[in-house]
Amino acid sequence: MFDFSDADLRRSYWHTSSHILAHAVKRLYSDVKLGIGPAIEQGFYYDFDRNEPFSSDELKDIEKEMKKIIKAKIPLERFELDRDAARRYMMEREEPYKVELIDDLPADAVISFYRQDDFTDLCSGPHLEHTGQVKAVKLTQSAGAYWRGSEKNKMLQRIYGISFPDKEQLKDWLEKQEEARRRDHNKLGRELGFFTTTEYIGQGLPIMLPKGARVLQILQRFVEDEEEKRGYLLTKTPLMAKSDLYKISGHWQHYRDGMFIMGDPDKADTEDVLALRPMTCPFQFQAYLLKTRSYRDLPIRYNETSTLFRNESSGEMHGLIRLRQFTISEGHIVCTPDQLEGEFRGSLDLARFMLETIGLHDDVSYRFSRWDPQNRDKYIGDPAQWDAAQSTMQGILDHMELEYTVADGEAAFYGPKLDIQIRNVFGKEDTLITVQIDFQLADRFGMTYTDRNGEKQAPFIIHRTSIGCYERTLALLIEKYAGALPLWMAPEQARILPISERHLDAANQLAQQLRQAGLRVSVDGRDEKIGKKIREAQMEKLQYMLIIGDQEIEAGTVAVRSRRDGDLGAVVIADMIARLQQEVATRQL
RNA sequence: GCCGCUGUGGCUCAGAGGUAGAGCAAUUCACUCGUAAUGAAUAGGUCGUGAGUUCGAUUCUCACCAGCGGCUCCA
Repeated sequence: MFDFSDADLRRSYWHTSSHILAHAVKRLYSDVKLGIGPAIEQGFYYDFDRNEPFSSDELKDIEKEMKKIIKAKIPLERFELDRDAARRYMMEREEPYKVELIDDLPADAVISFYRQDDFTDLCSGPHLEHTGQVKAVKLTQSAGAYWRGSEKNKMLQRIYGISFPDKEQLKDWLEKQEEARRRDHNKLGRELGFFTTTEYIGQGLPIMLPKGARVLQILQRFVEDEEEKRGYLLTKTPLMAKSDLYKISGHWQHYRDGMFIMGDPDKADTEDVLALRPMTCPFQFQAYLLKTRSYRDLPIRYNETSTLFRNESSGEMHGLIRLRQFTISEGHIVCTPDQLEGEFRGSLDLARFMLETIGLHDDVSYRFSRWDPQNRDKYIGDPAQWDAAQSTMQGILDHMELEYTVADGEAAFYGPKLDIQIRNVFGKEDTLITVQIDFQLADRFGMTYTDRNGEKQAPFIIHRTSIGCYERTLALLIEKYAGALPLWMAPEQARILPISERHLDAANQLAQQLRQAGLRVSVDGRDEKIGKKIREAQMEKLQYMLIIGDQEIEAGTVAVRSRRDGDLGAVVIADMIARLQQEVATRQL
């Protein structure tokens, strides 16, 4: 039996599964060319060069063929060839992509192959002993994918699959996928009325409905208040600017494809061309530049609830995760070199506090995003500056006992980042929060401060967000809580349910009382049975239902029902108000 | 932007080359109800948009728009 909790074993299990997939495809469609077929976090895939995409019927046929290969318990044999022999071997088999891979292997690489019956693949392994060890297998989808991940290359046909040592585990996995679909913010968020989209407005441009807009307001107030406590100065800067601004910042050269430009960008040198802002940094820098600054003024911490516009390409938008217009808790700290580490820690501490308060901190991971020296065009500045900034950041991180991964090529165009990553309900990772060190834009904008010797110095700048992009954060919250947001964030905190129409007046009075106490409540005054009102409130993920009928009016109480714990019995109104207020004030999760 | 799938009343979904149905929701009426769906009646759709094929298209073809899953890119 297999210990599937062992990541290495899982990897070879899925890797062998991908060989079985390729074997089956080769048997059924001998003219396809092999790409690559690795194990991934959840399962495996294999890329094939074929003119036609694989239809879902074809996937079923392939799955059947895989089962035959599994049943035959074919052993996997490893063998090695030297470079020339390996190359000839794949040339003879007419596998141009494999030849390309062999050519790109480092000079000292051991070139190994795995053979199962008439199918052989270039592969470093390791693998299972024989194909019969793969038990339950399912092909989940087919999709296009560029060869070697570059859009300049041909698009191959990728088949994704999953496999397990027994059918039960496969069934469990499929059920978990089903549960994930139910929590998917893009479905649940629409169903619950947090947001919608319409084709008249366009892709990536959601309408925040009253419930969603309320949550964003709650979060925004929370963030702005907390930042004020931490010494931030709130700005409100324009949503657009002339190209002149972006030319200084480098956006015009390095970010133009991501910007909405009004007018003809080619005329930007001779006339005013405005563009919507993709970032707030250059705008807040203008505020800094208003007057000469002393080291005594620093650090200056600007924050802004900032609407941004990025022209994402059409296939990129997704729910509230990837948008063309979004709102970010964006801020920039201008500081002296010796303040840098403290300010960096402060930014991270704020982000961590936000994540803990909304209950997402246990779900995030940290990523140190560096530049890609092979791709200089993407960045401003020279290698020496990048090395300096990255080692500065490295040094700070090393002092912090922070667990993080390193990702080369993920830096911003102006500097390295510490990204706080989170996975959505389907396991797909996105950046929720980012803290960046920028050593270039201050210079470009001529931002300086006067040091104690009266000399002009270049400050450091930290670009940071505290709670991230509000829409994206809301998406993650909806998924985390399956739509039932903790009371302090809930758009509707309690719903009052009168037993019958003659209790409506008392219900409205109670609602007034609760609103006076600062609680967000509504009354379900419809002429429906109590069971139905409860059912609907329950499905709308209301945390509290307050039921009021003859007994309660008589006694000055409400019958409380909690979404999670069911009927809690009668509670004196004043006590209930205090209890709700307490739960909100402590931001209980 | 690229590859694929999808698009029928507010929602979930049937259906078929001869201009459409079900359940829930809505509205009205009756019931005045005690912890997850009261009953009856009524109304509601140029079948995403545009063009083409056809005697005729919502059904076939193409383009576009939007949603979804990937790839590339990214908060």
